[in-house]
Amino acid sequence: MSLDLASLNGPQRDAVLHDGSPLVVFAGAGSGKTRVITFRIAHLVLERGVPPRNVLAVTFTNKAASEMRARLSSLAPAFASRLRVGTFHSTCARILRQNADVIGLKRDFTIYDDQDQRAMVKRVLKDLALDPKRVTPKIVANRINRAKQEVTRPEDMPTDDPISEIVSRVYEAYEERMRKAGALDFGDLIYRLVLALESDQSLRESLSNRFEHILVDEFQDTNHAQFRLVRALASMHRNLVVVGDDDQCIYRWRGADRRNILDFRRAFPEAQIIKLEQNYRSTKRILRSAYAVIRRNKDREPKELFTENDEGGRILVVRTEDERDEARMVARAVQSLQEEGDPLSEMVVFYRVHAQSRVIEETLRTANIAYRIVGGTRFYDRLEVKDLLAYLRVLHNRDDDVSLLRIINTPPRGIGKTTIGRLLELAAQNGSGVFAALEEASEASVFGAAAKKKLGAFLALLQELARHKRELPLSDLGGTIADLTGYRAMLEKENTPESDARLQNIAELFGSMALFDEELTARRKAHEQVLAQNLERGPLFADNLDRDEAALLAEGDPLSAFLEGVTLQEEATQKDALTDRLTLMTVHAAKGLEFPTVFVTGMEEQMFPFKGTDPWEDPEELEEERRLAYVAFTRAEQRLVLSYATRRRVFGQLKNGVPSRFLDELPQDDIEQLGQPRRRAVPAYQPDPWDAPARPTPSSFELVTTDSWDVAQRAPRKEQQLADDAFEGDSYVDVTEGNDLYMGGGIRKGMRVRHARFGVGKVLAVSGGVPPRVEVRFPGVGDKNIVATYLEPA
DNA sequence: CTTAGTAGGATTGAG
DNA sequence: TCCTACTAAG
Repeated sequence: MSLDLASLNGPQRDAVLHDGSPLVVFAGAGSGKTRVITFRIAHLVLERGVPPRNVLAVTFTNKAASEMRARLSSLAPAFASRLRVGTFHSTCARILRQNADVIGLKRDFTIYDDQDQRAMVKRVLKDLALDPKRVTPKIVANRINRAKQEVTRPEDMPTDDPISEIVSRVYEAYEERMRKAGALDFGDLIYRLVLALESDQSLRESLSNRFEHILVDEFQDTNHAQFRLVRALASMHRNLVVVGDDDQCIYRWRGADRRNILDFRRAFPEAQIIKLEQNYRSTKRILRSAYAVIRRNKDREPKELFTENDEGGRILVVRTEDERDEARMVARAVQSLQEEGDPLSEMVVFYRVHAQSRVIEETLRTANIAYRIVGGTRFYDRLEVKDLLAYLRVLHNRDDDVSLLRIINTPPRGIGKTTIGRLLELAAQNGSGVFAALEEASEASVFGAAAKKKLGAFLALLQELARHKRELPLSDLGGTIADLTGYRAMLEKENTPESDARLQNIAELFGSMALFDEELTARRKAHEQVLAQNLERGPLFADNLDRDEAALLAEGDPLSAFLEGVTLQEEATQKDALTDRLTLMTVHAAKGLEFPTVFVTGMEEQMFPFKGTDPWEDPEELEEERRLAYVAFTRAEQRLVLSYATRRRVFGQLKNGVPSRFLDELPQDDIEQLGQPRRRAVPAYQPDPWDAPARPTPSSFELVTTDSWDVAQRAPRKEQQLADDAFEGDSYVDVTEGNDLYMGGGIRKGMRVRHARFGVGKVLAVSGGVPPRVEVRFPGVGDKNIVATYLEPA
């Protein structure tokens, strides 16, 4: 059982064999990144005798983790199951549970997803009697998440402006509520462990001592908290290998910080760097085109992919009339490739935003082309699935208030707003959870007889379910809950196509519970066998197994194991690999994938690079769009088709489209244009925006004066007119530094606001966007309304 | 307490 | 345009 290192190229082999210092591997698209990671791990355990349980490999997605596990079990079958391979979140959840008492957490904490978190924030806002109009739950939740990404505690939050001040108070109260509910949000999983590791030396030593080797995949997407986590876990052995590609960092908006990989040596000065630049995926033309786009980014680690693959065919750049025409073009192209014998599974259609998918879907349906969409609403986010899971979660952790409140009147059982409000008050008075308040309800004078009866019945229902939970196997529990609570009956009675789909979804949920139960039982059995064998083989072998696994299998009840998996795992077990289908997805969803034929639609200015209602230009954002385009192009193996539409409906309005600047950047020899190339009346963008001078002052913001989407060809829109009139030649307005209304909040219709030049006015309308675009009437400015994006509340 | 109606908002989305 | 999330009437 030895590894075939000869199948690796030089740098790949260097990375696999590297020893003695931290290592950064810059792994370009299609350069064999996963191969390097898995070979390295296999090498560590097979050749260097590192105990598998002392190797930690961290990924971002479950998919990446299971792929890695699969490859490891063929490379090192005997060890694979004991290797620690997992996502950041699952790895942290596991460590937090195992060390719950030391860290000061409940061992059976519940994990709240974003929706649960939002609900909790909402409740806190209510508790603190804050106007949810002024500071929306969304803003606060975002700020809390950002704080946790940066490892900032509530007491360390800034309070310099009114909004920050409110946020810091809500954050603090939120943390307290979460503690009481025995719940952690996703951010907590990383953040709490970082706090614990950094403050508790003995915990840090014992954990970092255990992880002799640590490997992190997609390191360019780590946020600050994740960086600190990895640093702490590697503090003892410093055998840290991080793999990634700064050119493929497309999650800046989610906290990803490319500096983590670019400046890795700042934290680990002794680190070595290896670059994997040979690409095994794409044709030369595709690589040249992708490079032509990415090379214009400043501030990237210099590197260029090369390949021994063929030159390949030219990249097609197709002009279409509008989004329907574009969709038809794609459908026709797909069909003709199909006629040439290409299966649909070898083609993919990318778009920048989900909204583009609808028209494409419609067209594919009329053309009778089978397709599947990747992404969109996730199984465990579905209403009915969340409802039933909430029952399970309450049974597992009665303090889980968010889940309890979700099901207290679902299906409707006559417990309405007022009753729930009183129940919450009672809980607040007692400083207890909602469940405890429920138990006391029969004694409380605030409730009328009817309310008491209904609450009592609900409590009795929960108690009955708790009994079933103890007695029934997991496989039967779901169905029982759906029946006893009347949930199934509710859906059956509804009897609409939607309710049918919901019934199907809950059936699927029960199926996955049964499957989970089965697998757990099988694993337990297998584990017991190993245990018995090892005992027979003598004391030397008694310890030869994974203690964590052992603990989980011995003590964990199936329900808690299931719930953990569910919250941390997006996809349910649903696969229909049987029909050959065309794949549709956003470019973001495409990272890590490859297809022989790739269509990238919507290659227009404003679409790709995307530009929302945001009035200002952030050069960082353009760079991220460039990386996104780079990711899209480098998915293609053989054929790349780029299309743009000269007109497109956006939010119901027809807009004229200008070909994306990315198209202009492609090497002319490598592309072939189809359709009339459009004569451009107005240069719609800076020819060289990356060289454009910086904005006048960093703290100034542009007013929404123009809709730069093809200004010349349309009569100015109303608001544009207004703004033009009001400002002639004065397109900037200064804003107090640090006045952070930007996350969208603050300004609402009817509010009084102050403008640096026009004084105090009243908000007449707020139309979307971040920051929001507002129309204001200033008494001092005559009859005109002013459209602006940045104002101080008066 | 449910249902219909409407205002408001609108990238990208792992765990 | 289309979807969600809250408010007023059944």
